[in-house]
Amino acid sequence: MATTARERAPRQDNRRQLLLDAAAGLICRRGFHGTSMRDIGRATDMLAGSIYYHFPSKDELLVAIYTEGVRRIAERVDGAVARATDPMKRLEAACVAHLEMLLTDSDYAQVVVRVLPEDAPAVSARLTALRDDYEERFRRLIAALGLPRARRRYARLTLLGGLNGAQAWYRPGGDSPARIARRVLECLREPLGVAS
Amino acid sequence: MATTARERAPRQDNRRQLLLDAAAGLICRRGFHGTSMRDIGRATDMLAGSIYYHFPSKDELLVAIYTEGVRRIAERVDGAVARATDPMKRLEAACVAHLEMLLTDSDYAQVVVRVLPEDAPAVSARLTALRDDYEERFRRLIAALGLPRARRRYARLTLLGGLNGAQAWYRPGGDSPARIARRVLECLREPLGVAS
DNA sequence: CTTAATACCAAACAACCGTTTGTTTTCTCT
DNA sequence: AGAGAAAACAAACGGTTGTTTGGTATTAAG
Repeated sequence: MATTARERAPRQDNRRQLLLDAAAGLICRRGFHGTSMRDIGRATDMLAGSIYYHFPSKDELLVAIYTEGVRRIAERVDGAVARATDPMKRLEAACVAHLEMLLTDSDYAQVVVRVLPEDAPAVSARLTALRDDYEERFRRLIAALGLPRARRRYARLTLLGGLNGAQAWYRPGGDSPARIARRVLECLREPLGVAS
Repeated sequence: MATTARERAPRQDNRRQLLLDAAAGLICRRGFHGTSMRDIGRATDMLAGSIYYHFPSKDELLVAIYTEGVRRIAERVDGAVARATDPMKRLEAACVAHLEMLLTDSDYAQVVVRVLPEDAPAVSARLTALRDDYEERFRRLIAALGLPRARRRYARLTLLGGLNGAQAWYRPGGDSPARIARRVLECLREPLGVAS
């Protein structure tokens, strides 16, 4: 039946992507509540109301950014991990990829770490699920190290806490994200309290 | 000169402290932008406008909470540290005190960690200075461990990142704050990657 | 008892919020 | 070229925001 319900192709200059980019850029710097729909409109030469053609609400826009953020950082981390076989090398590759995305390469990834799910109560459960999905990778990478079960959980939480904490103090002039990642991981590998 | 400029004693039932407590409680749970002056008013049985008798602006109210938060957590940490002499025991005491305040004992301390200085641009420099003031304690505690200079900085940042990250996942039912603190610190003491 | 500062209330302010509505332009497909 | 969907505009909606203003009990000091 060629007669029924043919889909019409969307236009070429679709601005949905531009919208997402601009929103991610603003939200990762000023926070979710610190960014208004009119701010996003101004950054894309649109009116605030026009955004609602692409997204049903501000909360759903955030979900879209979160989803894309997790997709991008996960893709990069997976690619980096696949290039190594030694469990520790794989974890290191993951840390480097994670922090490069988080500090310089992706506003989307920054949103995922900076914006707390509680900031959008109506969709907080979905945001949390997306986060968990991503962190699962680190759970597996750490499990492969062969640590005793009891230590794995805290190793993961401390590592991710240490890495993500860099978002608060990182400034472009100093150590590179890759170097920071390796140094944080080093903190968990070289025992504290031993002089030299 | 008893004639000039005698100070008048403030009234007894001063509600400034009640105001600070309520605001800290709300802001630590819903964030700075997520808490309105009317929310704070409702929690203290005042009108929003009345708050301006005690604080000149919402931003200055945040500064007051931050200041009090740093004062309280610093006091507790200093007290705990003073009871030990071994450098590592002193650091452990600091971590435990820090996390107890952050997770259960002080809404003020929670505000200091949760609310980013950028959330209130007009006073962000002062908020950052207050944070730095506090973290200086950890710089000194770690310096006393006798680590090589190059490693001290990242040891501090990783430790604080790991501890503060607990705010995102801590739930009252599980491990106690003190236990979490010791386990995070343990991650930096027992080398990763060694099986058993 | 008067005076004056304290500590609030009541009401409004202008600006901004996320969102909706009706209309118009722009593009794709036939 | 014409039809119709896609994607935008223009304008407003009701509500909330931080803040200001003017008035008013309360209370301590002279």
